[in-house]
Amino acid sequence: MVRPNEEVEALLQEYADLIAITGGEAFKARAYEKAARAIGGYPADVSHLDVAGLKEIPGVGKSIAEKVVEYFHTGHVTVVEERRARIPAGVRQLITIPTLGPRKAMALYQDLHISSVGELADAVKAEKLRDLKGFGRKTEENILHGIALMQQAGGRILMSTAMEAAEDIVAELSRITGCEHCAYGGSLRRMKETIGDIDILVAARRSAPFMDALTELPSTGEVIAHGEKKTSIRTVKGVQVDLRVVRPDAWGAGMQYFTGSQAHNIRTRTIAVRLGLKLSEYGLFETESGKRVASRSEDEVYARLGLPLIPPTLREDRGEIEAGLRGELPEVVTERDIRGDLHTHTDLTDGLTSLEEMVAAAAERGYAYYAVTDHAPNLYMQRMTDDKIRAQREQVRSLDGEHHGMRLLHGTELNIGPEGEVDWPDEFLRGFDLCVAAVHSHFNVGRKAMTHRLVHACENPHVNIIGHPTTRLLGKRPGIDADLDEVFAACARTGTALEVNAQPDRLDLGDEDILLARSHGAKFAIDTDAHSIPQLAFLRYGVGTAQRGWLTPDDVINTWPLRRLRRFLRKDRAG
DNA sequence: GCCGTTTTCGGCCCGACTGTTTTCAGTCG
Repeated sequence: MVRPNEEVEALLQEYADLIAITGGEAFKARAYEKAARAIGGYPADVSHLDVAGLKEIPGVGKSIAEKVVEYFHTGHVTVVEERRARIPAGVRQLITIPTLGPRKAMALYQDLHISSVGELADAVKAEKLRDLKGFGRKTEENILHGIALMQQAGGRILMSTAMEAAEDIVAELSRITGCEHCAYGGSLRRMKETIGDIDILVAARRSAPFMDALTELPSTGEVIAHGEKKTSIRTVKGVQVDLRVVRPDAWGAGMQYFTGSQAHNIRTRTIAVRLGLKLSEYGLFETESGKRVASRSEDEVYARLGLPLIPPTLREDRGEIEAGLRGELPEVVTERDIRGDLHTHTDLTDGLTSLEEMVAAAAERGYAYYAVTDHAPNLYMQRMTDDKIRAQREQVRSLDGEHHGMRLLHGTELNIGPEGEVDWPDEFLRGFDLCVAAVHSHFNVGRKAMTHRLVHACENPHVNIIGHPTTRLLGKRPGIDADLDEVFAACARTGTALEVNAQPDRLDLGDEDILLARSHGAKFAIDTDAHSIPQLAFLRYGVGTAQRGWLTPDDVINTWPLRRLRRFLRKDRAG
């Protein structure tokens, strides 16, 4: 993530909301929304760009480019200030309430002078909305319900949480007679780090049995909508699940549509329009005759649009359409490409499982190699000593090759101290096959010191992988403040890989940081940081995140044969 | 406001559901 880009994204999104609330200029609002997304996801820092540079970003034209420049020059944008003066901030807050959009928010403000969520709740209770056109008893209920939801949950859940729920529901629905296909789509299929709601698609001739089944699952807490084509529920845990049922011959078009992203679909539909076609969840049709030309599989739909099958994890309108049209779509890394895990723990430090058991479980996964990297002494609570790690090394050597010929690497997870120093001196580090190094404390040393700290760690000839590089915890702790361009460049220069940590609450680096790091020529390691056997399976979340960062097997050191990996791990050290 | 192999104007993805209407607007994804 690039902070200035996020600021601009928020600003443009706010302006789009304000335009939508004041009404009339729907396409203008949409243009600002699109530009906000484009800048938020742009890998380079936009605060360094001039108008010409900004206009290179798709969706950003002269007018928006000038506003961005004005923002970085003066700290504000005049037209945004003007809109803010007309619409109190609380009115914009209203549209975050589910079922309440810009039109209703404006009606509430104009007719009843409501400008905060609290005032709205009071007005509903005082029955003041009754006389408003377009508002009825049910609308009142929905508003109060929406406010309650907003206050308790506040939004998105981890990918892993959604995955477990989705796989359960898919298994249930797949058992129903007449089910030809059933799968999850949406942001979960795209493997976004957090998920707003779960989208499930079924292919069947009759929809009712599936719609009914969803509303009757034990995990279903509340039914939001129950129709012939679509049913929405909220689970007892508060996760919204949308189910759509399509005819079996529309399965591909349905999956294409419900996988998204919205931005990606806008692009595919626009391409369809240019070809004289119309794309919907029911298929690809000739506009003139209405004749269906593709729908059965995603392959077929994309092919008819002149595109290869685009992996779901790339469907974000971040260049995948253009790459596809040019035939230059990357062969993204898959779980099958991973030959070994390079960051794992045992019960010698804070893992839950013994070395023997972890190694046996890793071998079961079919790995060619596997690294054990317990914590080093400076993470004091783990009580590591020189003797303990030497004893572990002996144990690792004795198990090497004992399971299906899987090779073992003995490593450690070092702590990167406030100055970038690590736990052991060079001569001791020389005894390890590889070293992961990570920040575990002193998160607030300041941007400059944090940057220097990470660069210094990269320059250590024994540090091979920077573990969970931003140390973020999703929903709990933001990433560290450092000049990531400088850090990633240092990784590329020194032959230090960046980790894609697969722990579901980390996913660190995240997709956007991966894109940035890749542009610097850095290499990556997709690791689970497993502290138990089940956590070895977190790998898929790391692989999904790596795919979202457009990584190919060549970018990822733990897809390489052991010989090539060992050469990389030597960095530029003599011998 | 953005964009361009229908190119400087006139388009802009498209459909489902709900609630309030009595044929449709608003919201959502």
